[in-house]
Amino acid sequence: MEIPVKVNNCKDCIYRSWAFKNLSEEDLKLINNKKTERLFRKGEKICSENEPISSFMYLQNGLVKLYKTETNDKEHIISISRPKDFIGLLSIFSNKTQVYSITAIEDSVVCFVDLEIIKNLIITNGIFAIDFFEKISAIADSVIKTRIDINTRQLRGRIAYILLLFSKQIYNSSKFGLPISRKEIAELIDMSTENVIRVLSEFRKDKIIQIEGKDIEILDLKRLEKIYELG
Amino acid sequence: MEIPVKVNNCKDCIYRSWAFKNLSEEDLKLINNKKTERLFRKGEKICSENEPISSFMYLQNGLVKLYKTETNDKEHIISISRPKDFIGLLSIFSNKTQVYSITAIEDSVVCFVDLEIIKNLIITNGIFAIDFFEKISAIADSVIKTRIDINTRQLRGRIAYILLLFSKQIYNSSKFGLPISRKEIAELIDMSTENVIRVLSEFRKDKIIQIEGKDIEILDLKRLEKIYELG
DNA sequence: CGCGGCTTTGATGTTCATCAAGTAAAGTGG
DNA sequence: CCACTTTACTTGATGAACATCAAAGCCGCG
Repeated sequence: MEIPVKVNNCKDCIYRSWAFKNLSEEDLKLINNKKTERLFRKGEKICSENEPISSFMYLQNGLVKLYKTETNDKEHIISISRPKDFIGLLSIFSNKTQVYSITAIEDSVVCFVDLEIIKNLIITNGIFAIDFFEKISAIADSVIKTRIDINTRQLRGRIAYILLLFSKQIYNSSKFGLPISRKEIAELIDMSTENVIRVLSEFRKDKIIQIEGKDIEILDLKRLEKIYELG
Repeated sequence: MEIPVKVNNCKDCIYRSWAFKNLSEEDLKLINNKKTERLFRKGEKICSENEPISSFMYLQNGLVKLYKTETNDKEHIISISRPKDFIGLLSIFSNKTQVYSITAIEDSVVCFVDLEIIKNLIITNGIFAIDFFEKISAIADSVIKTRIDINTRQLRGRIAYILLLFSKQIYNSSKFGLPISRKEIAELIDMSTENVIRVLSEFRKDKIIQIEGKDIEILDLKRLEKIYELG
């Protein structure tokens, strides 16, 4: 498996498109000195609930899940973050400790930037502050929207949602390998594992999708979209 | 009914505790010149989905609901905002238009501050930027937390949640008048109106609460909290 | 090879929305 | 102010949607 490239200078970082686009060379150097990049293998835990927050975490590459552990050692997945997402939602401003746990669901490279540097940049560089908030607001907004989207639908609509999510927003292809297990899908869209499987099988029988283990191909996009829309 | 007092100078605003605490006299004057306060009667609409965002809205007094209108003219309530809340979530940064509609569920005073002024303050006053983001992050974080709280519980737990919310977080009393209808409760916690009523009646029969129309008294807090915890 | 976790299907029961029908309360126009 | 209409509230009955339980096949891994 290909190991994502380690970038050594923020200035040349191909993932910089983000909120960091308007930073001066000087500011970038500041960040560069206080950042660490790290590769996390699929399944590796990136951070845990309740541990102190000291870094801003930026996902360069890969795919991670944000989740909470319930009392009865069940997990509840809040969202899946994609490259160029700031992973960790808004907790960095409103909390001293992590609210969610984060685990890589594909090999991922996370860039950790010292939180104080970011806060200082917000204070000293107003344009950055605005760029930055636009971006993290959009992420939080989309999490809220998604949660509502999921919870106002019934099972078939939820499965359609998740298939469309992976196909359109993450892999840009009608054919892709599911990065998460059926159980994790269940934890993400609030249903039982058995019913995830049942609905997937149903879609297969109806020739809407083709399944082979984790490999999925969407055969009838129109119908899938209709199921999603109707809920 | 008492009409909330109109404040004419931000400097003396008793609701200023918020993110505005660290503003200089000068900055406050800036805001003061570009703000409007308005009283909304119970039931009055404050803003609608899709209308352009031009103001930052701060709730001085009262209680408002944030909701989305579904295609089938059903409403889905996202959250209830209390005094000192910034009402409108994060859309001001990530959207050009309102994502949610907002309606007063009690007589409410909303302070509208020109959005450009706020953005300018963020750019020019770093400390304010941090204060401001801490606050709005906390609000968005809590909306996310609440949505999960609600959706991982079943009906009895959801009703317990909403009763505890009103009692502890809004009215600070075991006795209070529900500001919203049974139907609205249903729209807020994703269940049918009939079942809201059924569960409330059940709680009444079990002597956990006392109901008289919209007036509710919590008789057995311990038991209610247990129902909430168990889901 | 055998163990545990993931996947799958069927059977069963619970939770919940929906339908129906009636009462109470709150607006509304004459 | 009263008849009228509409909206909110309430209860019971029914069925649909869904979780849970049970059992068996599959796969990777030590």
